Amino acid sequence: MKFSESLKKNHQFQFVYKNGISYANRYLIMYTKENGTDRNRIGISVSKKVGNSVVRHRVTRLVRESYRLQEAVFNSGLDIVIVARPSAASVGYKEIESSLLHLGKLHHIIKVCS
RNA sequence: UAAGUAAGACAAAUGAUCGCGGCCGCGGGCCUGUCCCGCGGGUGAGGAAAGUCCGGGCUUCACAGGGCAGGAUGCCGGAUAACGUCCGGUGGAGGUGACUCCAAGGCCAGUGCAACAGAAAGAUACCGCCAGACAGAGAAUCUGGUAAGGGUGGAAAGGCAGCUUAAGAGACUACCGUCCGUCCGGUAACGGGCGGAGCCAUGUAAACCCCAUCCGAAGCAAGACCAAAACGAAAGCGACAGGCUUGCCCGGCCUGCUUUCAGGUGGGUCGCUGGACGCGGCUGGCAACAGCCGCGCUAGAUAGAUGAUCAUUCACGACAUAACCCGGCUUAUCGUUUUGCUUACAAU
Repeated sequence: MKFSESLKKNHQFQFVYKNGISYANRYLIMYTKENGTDRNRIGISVSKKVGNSVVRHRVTRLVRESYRLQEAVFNSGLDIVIVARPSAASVGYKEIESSLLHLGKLHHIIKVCS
């Protein structure tokens, strides 16, 4: 991804959980925290409650693809953690993408289009 | 044609755009690293990748030899690196059949358990039958004989028929079964023949146990290497910086800098995929499998790569995502399809 890297270590996730702010909707939960750089770092978490390995991989890919295609509209300099909820297992790409943009608006991190 | 049975094969397809992990090539960048960026090519999950139930390779540790404990397996022969797997047999069970299924050693080594029912469960007479006390006969009572019949039970002491008998009973006889001996066939499990014993005694070993065979432990987060840091050791360096030891000097100690060694955290590299490999053919073998020849190279990530959108077609897409690698087992699964065989029906 052009403007972003991924969160890798558990302590990075824990830092965002403790210090960030969160909003949730039906399918996803989003935590954000400014990281002091000019790039975004994104982490996706899908627990075993969501489903088996195949389902978890599919949800992860849908969230990553949604973010990749909508990357340009997000503000920079943020650590973002997206947690999938169990209801996300049964929906398609369109629902995940609209859900992601909805959470972005709640966080006020969507760039205002001129 | 229908139903069945056995052994396999496949696991939606095609195109376009965007995107991701390895690999190769080219170009560019600078901090010249086997780094970063771009472009192109090629490649990228399964039949079970799953459960982690067995077995082996590999790695580290341990190890003179033997025994005990513990665990696993359990008809016979073979295959194999090995197995609890596979193949071929034997015995038993099911099916008209093709075929399928089987924890299939030992309760005369010892110990334990067997509810309820039933008269009685290592023994037994409740009903019944018969004889006697018993008389002309019957009933009742008592004594004795009896396991043919009844009833209970998973199981009642070989089965069935006959002979005998007061009534009965392997007490006796034939056949079948069992056990023992012997002969023949078979590598063996076992099968068959002949002769003998009237058959002294339940079930359970997926109860403890006995017998035979096998088993060192932990696992790729194994392990090997490179190495910031922190904590250390040694040597050297100012004609001598600071502090302590004294009032001063020498000497000693601590701090400083450099080098070497040790150390092994953050991190990195390897292990990491060419292998008991796949496909085809020939040879040996009933087969599992083995040998030889030819061709092929087919993921290697490290928070973890296969997705999204659009279009077309159809049977409208199940179960399920490698994580060191193999051989099996078990379980899940929308469906499509091939071949052999069996039974029934029809036609010739």
